[in-house]
Amino acid sequence: MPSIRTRFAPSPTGYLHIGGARTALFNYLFARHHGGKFILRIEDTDRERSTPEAIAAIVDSLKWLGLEWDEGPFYQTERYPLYKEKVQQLLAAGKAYPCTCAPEELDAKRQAALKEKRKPGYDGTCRPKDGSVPPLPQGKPYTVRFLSPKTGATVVEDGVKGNVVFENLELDDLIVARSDGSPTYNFCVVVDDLDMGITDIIRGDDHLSNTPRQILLYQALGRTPPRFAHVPLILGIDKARLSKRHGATSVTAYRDMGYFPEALVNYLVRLGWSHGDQEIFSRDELIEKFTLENVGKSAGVFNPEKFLWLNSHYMKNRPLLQLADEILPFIEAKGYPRRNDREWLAKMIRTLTERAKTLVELVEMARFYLSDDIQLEEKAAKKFLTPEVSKPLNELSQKLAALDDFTEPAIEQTFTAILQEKSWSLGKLAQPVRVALTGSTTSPGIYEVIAVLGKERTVQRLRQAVDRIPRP
RNA sequence: GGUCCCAUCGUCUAGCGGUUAGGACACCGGCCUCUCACGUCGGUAACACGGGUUCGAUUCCCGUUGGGACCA
Repeated sequence: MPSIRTRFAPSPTGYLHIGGARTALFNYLFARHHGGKFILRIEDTDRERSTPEAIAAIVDSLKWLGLEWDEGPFYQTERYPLYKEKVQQLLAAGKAYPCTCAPEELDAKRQAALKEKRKPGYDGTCRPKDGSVPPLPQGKPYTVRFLSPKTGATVVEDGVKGNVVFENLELDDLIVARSDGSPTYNFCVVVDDLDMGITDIIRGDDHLSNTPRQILLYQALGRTPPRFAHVPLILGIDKARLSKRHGATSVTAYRDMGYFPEALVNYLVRLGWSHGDQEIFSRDELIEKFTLENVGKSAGVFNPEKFLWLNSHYMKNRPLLQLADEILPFIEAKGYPRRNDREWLAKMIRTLTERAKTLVELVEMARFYLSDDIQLEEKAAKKFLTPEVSKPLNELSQKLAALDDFTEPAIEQTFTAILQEKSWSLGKLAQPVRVALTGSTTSPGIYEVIAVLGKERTVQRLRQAVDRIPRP
């Protein structure tokens, strides 16, 4: 058995959609699972809509997700000679024929058919009879049509959907090359997949109805079709195909929102595939466990909450120094002063990873660490910065200022001493301190906040807070 | 409109003839607690409908309904 070859073949007309990302992922995992090759092919024959920016975005997204391809990227626009050759081959073999019907004629016929509620398919005006090979029209524009069989049925033996039967009568003679000689989508796909030795085509089930035509083309070219597997689409909350109006759909958008590639991969793979009750998968586990048999048949709704949960899981388990590096662009985006101290950033991040679910959120929560321009929330200040706490806060700031060993245990001891003296519960002092240091009533544990802020900044903020407490 | 696909908690799903229908997210409550989280314990919640097949259907078959895709 030849080794497995799969491919991902996006059209570069926009950013990589998460549906496309999942298709790429399935192809990647399938190839890796079988020790085969994963190939990237850019289907850029639509020159009007294909852009270099889109190609770059797709390539970047795949790399960011860690879906490294083994061959390519190949570009269809560089392969026109091959398509032309194959069109000639079909023509010569009488498997395709020239069609001189004018587009306006065809359109009129289509309209008429629709009006009479008949099928709008090609009526076969130029279709040769009895297996003859008609000559090419001279000096007249023509398209090349595939001579599709009118009897029998074509069955797609699909790895996900099972056997799907199409009556050949339903399939009309599709155009293989336009009048300017350019090949059409369904034809290029077949020629390329053949030429690249693709053994397994895994793609969205929006391509299922194209598949019988493609199988017929494989046969006309004298070749055995590859195996097919059509995976269900990803839907939005309203069960319609996921699109921009459902919110962010591009891989880059999620990257910029502070999601991790591992989380996106994990989320996407579980949308349509499962392995018992397991929710969290490492890359190696996915490669080991991924099979088409466990891909579901029904479309799934993209659920942002679950994705967020997965992201928070990866946040909690991520090496702190790695996070310290990854967070830099997000800090910059917020306009905070640049921090180059990785160790300090790591300490700061440690206090936030179990609270923030994305990198963006983490930076938002880190505001009081990253900037000294802290605004005290009005309500919080009013409630907690009262004359009653003025003296204890002062005492705390003095004791902390005198502390040599500025660590969490030492800071805790400092608190305890003051609390015992006044017979206060921790909350009574912690909340005012929290407001003084962070401006808000919610934050990481107060000792960690102090330890991360450091002596100087802590003492300064405590003093500022005491100063704004109204005199009784 | 034609062809094709699909159907288990709100959502992702397990289930591959006999289960108290399991897990996860979300939601609700308890515990933990310096706040917020995390964690932990518990709870609400599903086999679309109708026919068959079978001793027995969530599971197999056929319809209906609903959703989706493709073609125009």
